Amino acid sequence: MPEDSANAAVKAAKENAGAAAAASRPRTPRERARARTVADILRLGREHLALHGAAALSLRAVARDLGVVSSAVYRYVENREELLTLLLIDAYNELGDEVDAAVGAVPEGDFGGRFAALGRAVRGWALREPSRYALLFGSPVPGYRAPAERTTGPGTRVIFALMAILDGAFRAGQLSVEGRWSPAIAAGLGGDLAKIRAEFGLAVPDDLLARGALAWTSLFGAVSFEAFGQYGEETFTAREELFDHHLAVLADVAGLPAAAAR
Amino acid sequence: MPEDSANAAVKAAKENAGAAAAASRPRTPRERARARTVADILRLGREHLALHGAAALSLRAVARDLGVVSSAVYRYVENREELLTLLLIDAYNELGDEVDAAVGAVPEGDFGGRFAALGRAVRGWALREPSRYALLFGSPVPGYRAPAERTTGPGTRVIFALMAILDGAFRAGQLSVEGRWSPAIAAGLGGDLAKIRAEFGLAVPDDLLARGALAWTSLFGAVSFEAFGQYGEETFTAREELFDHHLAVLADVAGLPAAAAR
DNA sequence: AACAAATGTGAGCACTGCTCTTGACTTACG
DNA sequence: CGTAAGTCAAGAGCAGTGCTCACATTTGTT
Repeated sequence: MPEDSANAAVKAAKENAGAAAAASRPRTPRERARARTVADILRLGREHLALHGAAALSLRAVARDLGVVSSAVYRYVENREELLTLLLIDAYNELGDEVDAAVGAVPEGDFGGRFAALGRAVRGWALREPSRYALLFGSPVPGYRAPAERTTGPGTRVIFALMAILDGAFRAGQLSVEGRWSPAIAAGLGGDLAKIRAEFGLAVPDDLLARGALAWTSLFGAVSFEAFGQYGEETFTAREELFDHHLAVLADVAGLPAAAAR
Repeated sequence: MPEDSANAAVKAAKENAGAAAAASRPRTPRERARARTVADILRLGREHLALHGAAALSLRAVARDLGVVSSAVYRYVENREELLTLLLIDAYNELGDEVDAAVGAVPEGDFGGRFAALGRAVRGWALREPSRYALLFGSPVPGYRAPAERTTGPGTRVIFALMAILDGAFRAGQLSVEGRWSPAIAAGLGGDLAKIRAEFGLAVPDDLLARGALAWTSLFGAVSFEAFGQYGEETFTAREELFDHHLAVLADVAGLPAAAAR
């Protein structure tokens, strides 16, 4: 039954990818070769993704580049969806790494600076990798549904980082919209916010939490507009300045103090 | 030479579609039949688009539904791109119509209310037509480049409506962020804003114009998050309340007075 | 009626994802 | 050491895609 063995192999590979660092290094030369091939497929897939976009990602093309017949890659990757999922996780993690690094490079107490660093990291990665950004935050790929159990982890790293900044600022007494007008929080929304606060052990009150959510979606709105070419060709030429302005206003909206410096 | 005639026909159809209302109604029964067929193709295309997404839009499937052999539709539509363009314009106009209607239903002087109506109209349409919204504001369809000369017109209706609201409010002395902190406008950005102000005959000063741009991208950021399923399944259940909250904060960010009522 | 324009047909090319059989090879165990 | 299990690449094949082309048919006009 070549089916079963093949499936088993694919599953093993999946678990390896999932456990990643934690898993033991492949022992037998066979497993080593297999791991190398899977890594090659991922690398080529990343290239194709970056060049032609997610919807145009073709297993056959990857196979050609790998110098192998198309059906052979099915030994390593269950199907096109599986490859997309692997690339999705890969991209989420790369973005997460860059955001974490950027945030970590700013002093812990400079919450405004950390927020700006997060925003700029997201934008920088998005503009450098528009196709992969599109896979994460653009229109859903038709016929593809990301498996939540594998993608929510890496997929929530940015919002986690943002929440950490806001919560840290609040606990340090540096997050406030005191004296400013704010809309009332409706009952249902209040419930959602309470659940979020409990789940992640946050101290931030409703109003500021809702504003944080706005800053979050607004950040990605601004980045998406730029990455997806919604600004047209000529409307805005000083896009970095525009983004920095937006970022500063958003920090203020969220209740953060201005960044220490740039 | 069936080529030439076919191309000529397609071109004629294009011009008809372009001139739309201005063009005279098709006179000969042949032209009537042709117009009907093109309209049918568009209707079926709209359905397929809504059901399966832009990247999965198939001319062959449309031909099947039309009860005709696949190559026949090329008599009416140059190629898949052309159909996508037609659907793009169609969607832009439907969204524009709904936004205009929603905004027009609010008293002219209630600028906050008009802004809220615009936002809710965009969200409503996006949630009702996620695939078509994705075509307009999601990741670019791979290998497809919208022809600017045909799409910028309908594609800018929403931002035009928004600018009209903000400019009207400013001229009425109801747009201000007086007394609030605002980031400085960098030189390049100032140039862009000046160009925009001149081109559209706006009175809104730099700071407020930049804030308007932020409100614009933020609005679509919030809508996209919801339409593209970025919130996950459970994080936010009271999404309309969340959106209304965001909209209220955004209006405040833009310098608008609170809406008169709902 | 004759002609030409417009329209529909079906075959065909090159591509896609994916399945399945076949043959070869590597590894591990008795 | 030899055999059996496990692994893997190849290639044919199916169903689908966009698109072109030669041909046939319908339609409107002269």
